[in-house]
Order: sequence, then structure tokens, then C-alpha cells
Amino acid sequence: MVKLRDIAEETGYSISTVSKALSGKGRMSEETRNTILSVAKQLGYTPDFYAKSMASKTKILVIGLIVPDITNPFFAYLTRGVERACGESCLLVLMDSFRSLHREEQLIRTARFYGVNGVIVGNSRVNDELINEISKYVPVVIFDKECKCENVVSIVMDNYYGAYLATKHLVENGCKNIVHFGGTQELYVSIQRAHGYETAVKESGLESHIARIGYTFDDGYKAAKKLLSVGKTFDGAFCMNDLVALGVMKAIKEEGLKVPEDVAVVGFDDDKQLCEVTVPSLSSVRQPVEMMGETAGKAIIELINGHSNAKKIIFSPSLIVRDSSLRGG
Amino acid sequence: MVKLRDIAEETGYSISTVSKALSGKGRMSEETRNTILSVAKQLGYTPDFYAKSMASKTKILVIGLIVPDITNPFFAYLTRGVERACGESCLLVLMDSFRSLHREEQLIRTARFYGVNGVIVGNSRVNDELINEISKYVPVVIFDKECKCENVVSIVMDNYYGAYLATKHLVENGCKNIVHFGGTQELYVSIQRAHGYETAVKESGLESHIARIGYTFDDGYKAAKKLLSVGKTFDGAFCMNDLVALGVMKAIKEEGLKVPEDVAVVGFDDDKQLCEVTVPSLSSVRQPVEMMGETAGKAIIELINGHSNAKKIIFSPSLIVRDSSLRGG
DNA sequence: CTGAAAGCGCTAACAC
DNA sequence: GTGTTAGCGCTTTCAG
Repeated sequence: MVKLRDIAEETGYSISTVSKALSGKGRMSEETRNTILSVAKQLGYTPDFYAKSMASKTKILVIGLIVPDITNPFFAYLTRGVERACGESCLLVLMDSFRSLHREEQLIRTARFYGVNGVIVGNSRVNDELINEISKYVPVVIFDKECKCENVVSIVMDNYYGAYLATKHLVENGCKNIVHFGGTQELYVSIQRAHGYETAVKESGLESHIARIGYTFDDGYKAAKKLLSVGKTFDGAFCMNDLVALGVMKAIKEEGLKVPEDVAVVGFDDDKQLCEVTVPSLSSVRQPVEMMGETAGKAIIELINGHSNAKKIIFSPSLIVRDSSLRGG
Repeated sequence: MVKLRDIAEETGYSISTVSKALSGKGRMSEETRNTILSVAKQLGYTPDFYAKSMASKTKILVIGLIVPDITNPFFAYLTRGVERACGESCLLVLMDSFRSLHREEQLIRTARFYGVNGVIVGNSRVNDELINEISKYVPVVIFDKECKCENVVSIVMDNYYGAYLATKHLVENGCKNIVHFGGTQELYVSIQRAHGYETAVKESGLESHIARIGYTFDDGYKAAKKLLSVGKTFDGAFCMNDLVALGVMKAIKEEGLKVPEDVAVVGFDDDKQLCEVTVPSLSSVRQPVEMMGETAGKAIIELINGHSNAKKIIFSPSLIVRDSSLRGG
């Protein structure tokens, strides 16, 4: 690697003069500067980032982002939001746990050793102690989890309200018999969504029926198929996520029923790619993921800079109505 | 920030002893080590990554990955592949150009200033000169582009062959009148795919009909709609990508035709989420994106370590047959 | 306008 | 076993 000393030797100037010429800081004759610049270029000089960071007071911010799966659109959008917040002034180190809890813990635990000034944890299943522990060393922003630690801000979505919105919408579209195809019980967001659904259903004087299934297309398909096969009919379906909703829709169609005429369907997540591409297009509860990511980025930067103002930021979902739930009249 | 000196002062040992205790390198009494370790913990010591990297011979590798859009599944999978190659020993700095050519150039040009030891450019529209220029400073791996520079390895997909495969498959399923819903002419991959299609069609004694459209669901929908509305019928459609294919399928259904009975459809990219979720499920040409990413990661590591063996690595696509193109008999 | 010297926080020979 | 010393490559006073 060519370094300042090489340029200094080549030009006959001192290292510090070269440094100044390159950084444009000190005052010097045009000639000197030009000579140095051209020699630097000619030699193919690249400043040593580490040496630079160490010597100068003002270091560039490095943000670590830990996600369970970058191929999941949710986290891809989250990442993009964080990137927006980074702008030109921060580096983003991406760490993927490949859905392994063990690896996620490992990453959270070791991130601070890699020059990372702050860590954003997307949707963690990790226990609070660990977060608590590492937040002593480095600021943390975390998704879908509350944490009372000093250096932690939580970013959460009002899942309850999203579910409530979706269910009410089904009611307003004339559904009398709404099934919730929900997630497993251990996940916090599942519980919240189920809760929102129940509230809305009861408020409307209807009965609640929750199918605890899972998160895949297949889960939705099988559950709906089963229900329909035993003659259990329904005219509305509020689903855990878009994939489940599509599975449910497939089952409905196979039984000769029509969406939304016979059964109105609403999903969750508003994966655009998915929702707008199916026939009929799928209504869904939209989480402002990218904005949440951007907020997370800004929050971590503020934490790093020492003026953290928030502890918890709550985002509201909105309902995107498409064809799958819209009944004329 | 607490540093080695603080621990040294607190324990009464010297800085170097502390360093050795923490790194586990030197030999010393258990007692000394334990004292140091516990004081370090108590003080909340985190090693300075930059100082460490600079002082030690063996630095951790940092790979820069430049993508146009992380929310595009293609690049998400690419990223994941690179991450796999990184393992525990490399850091991945993700840089998103947000589809701005200007920003992409900027990123390519400045990446080397951020402690990045090698750069992977996913699908660049940037001209060769720039690549040429920066490859003098830092090793580069680039997608869908050939480059004869010293420090560059190219990773390419055989788009021609993929298109050929898909078209042949349609022919074998009895299609006599196959339309190619293709991309714009300026993109290299579009040209290649169109070429593969033409070869297959001519080989089979059929006529070629290429609709140069674009890359979205809407593009596909409108183009197919238009064709069908002027009475131009076809019984096979090979589409630029999966989104276009879904658009085409929608148009076909709206005209009262059935897929695959009346028109067989094949997409490109094999976006699983999309292909398996539609009715009928969509046949598609699969690019081994994640593996390509992993290969890219390995290649850049090899380049950085000085033993680059390859200049160009070509991947073959495969055809994933689902319901949209499968005719009984 | 230019250079000498100190120091960023850490590692690694080499002495004691 | 433990401490001394000399850097890593750069920035930044402070002299000249």
C-alpha cells in the first residue's frame, strides 16, 4: 500500500505537508499542492481508513443492522429505510442471522467489536437480558420489543389497531361471519392482532373464530380448505399476513366460491409485489416499514450523538383497500 | 471510552499485560488474567476496532456491496449469497444506489475510502472506464458485465440459454404461436433473452413475435391486452420476468382464455414468493442468484488475498416447470 | 509556507 | 510472568 511517506519521499516534502495538501486544510502554494496531488494520483494513493479514523477526532459513523432474513421483503424495506437515514455520512454494516436464534444472539453480542457505533436489531426474538447487557456498551434500537434500558429505543407498530381496522372494514362490507387466520401463539404480534380482531368482532355483535395456524401460503390454504370441507362457512377472512391470505383465497376459489362476493379477504403487511399482482388484488394492512427503518436510523444516530429524545416510537398501520374485500353497494 | 490504559491504571499492571490478558495470547498467572478480565468487564471495556486493525497485521476483511435496490428480491438474494461467503470473517458494508446512476457512480468511486478491501457491484449500468479506474485501487467483482481489467472478475448468467430453454419448453408443450414479452432494447440481458427466444423459435420452424415492453406487471398486462384486442392470438408467452408474466396472465384471463390450456406462460427470475402463490402457479426460468452471490463473495475474498484464479464465471439457468405451462398429454 | 514531533489505542518483539 | 519500547499511518499543534 502506498502511504503518505511514499508521496513525501517522492516529492521531497514532509509527511505533514503531504497530509495537508491532500486534505486541503493547511495553506500552501498552489504549486506545492499540485505537485503533491499529481504524485499521489500517479502512485495510486488511497488513504488508510483506519489510521485516518484513529488519528482524527471526527470519525465516520458505522451502524450495524441485524436482520433475521434479508430476502424477506419486510426486512429489505427496513434496510432501505435505514440506508436513507444513513445518507452520505454513515456506513451500514449488514448482519444476517439466517433465522438462527443462536446466530442472532452471537451477532448482537459481538457487533460492538467490529467498529460499530450503534446497533439496530430488526425484529428480535432474543431475550431482554442480552439487549440489556449489550446496551451498556453501545446504543441499540430495537423493533417490536420494548426495553427499559438506558441506551435503547424501541420502534413498534400498533398491530392491535391494524387488526381492528381490517376487521371493522370487513364488517362494514357486510360480513357477518369473519374468521381470523392467525399466527402461532408465542409471537407477540400474533397475540396483538388476534386481540384487535376480537375487539372489533365483539363490538359489532359478531362471533369470533380464530384459527391458529402459521405464516405460510400453505398454512392458509390448508386451514381454509379444512374449514370449508367440514361445512364451516364464512364470509370474511382476516389473515395474519399476505401469504396466508393468498392461500386462503386459493382454497376459497377451489371450493367454487368467489372473492370478494362470497368471501371478503384482507391480509397484513401489504407486500405490494404480492397484493397488486393477484386476481383479485388483495386488500391488506400496511405497515410503514421503510419509514420505520428510517426512523430507526435517525434514532440510532441521535443515540450515538448523545441526544436521545425518544424511548419508544409507535407507528400506526393503515388499511389499503383493494378488490378482495370490496363489495359494491 | 475506556481503554487499555484505564484498565492498566486500575489494576496496576502494564498496558501490554492487559492487552495480552484480553487477547489470551501471552502466558501469565491465572490470577493476573482473572483480575484484568474482571476489571475490564466492570469498566465496560470495548476494544477500539480501528486501533486494533491498525496495530495488528491481520485485519478483518471488509467487503463493500453496491446494489441498485435492496428491496428487489434479486438483490436481496444476491446479498444473502454474499453474506454466506462472508461467514464470520468478513464484514459486509451495504451500499444502495436507490436506482440512481449518479449515486451508483459516486458509490463505486468512493467505496475505497471507507476501509473497504474489495467491492462487489451488483448489476451495474456504469461505464467500463469507471470500473477500470477504481479497479486499480481495489479489487472488484461485477455482475452482468465483462471487464478486462486486472483486478476484476465478472459473474454472468447465460440469459440466452435461459430464454432458449423456456421457449423450447413451450414448443414441446404444443405451442405454435409464441410471443415474447421482452424488455427494453438498451439492457444487455433483454437482448440476450430475446436472442435465445428467437433461436428456439426459428429452430422449431415457428415465427417469432417480440413485444418490446418493459419490466412491470402493468407493462405485461397492457401489452397482452392490446395484442388480444386486435385479434392477434397466441398460445404461448415467454415473458421477460415474472411480473410481466403475471400481467400477461391477468389479461389472458380477462379475455376469457385459460392458462395453460389456451395459452401457456413462462416467466423469468423464479421469484418463488410470486410463482408459487398465483393460480395457476407460474413456470419460470430460475437464476441461481444466491449461489452467484456466494460465488461473488468468495471471488472477492480471493482477489483480496491475491490469488485470483478466475476472470469470468458463467452460471446456467434452469427451468422450473409449474402449472402455467404444463399441458397434459 | 513548511516541517518536526507528539499522539490516537493497540500489538508485538524483546528485555527484565 | 511482566514491563519496555517501538511502531501501525495519519492528523494536528506548534515552531521555524
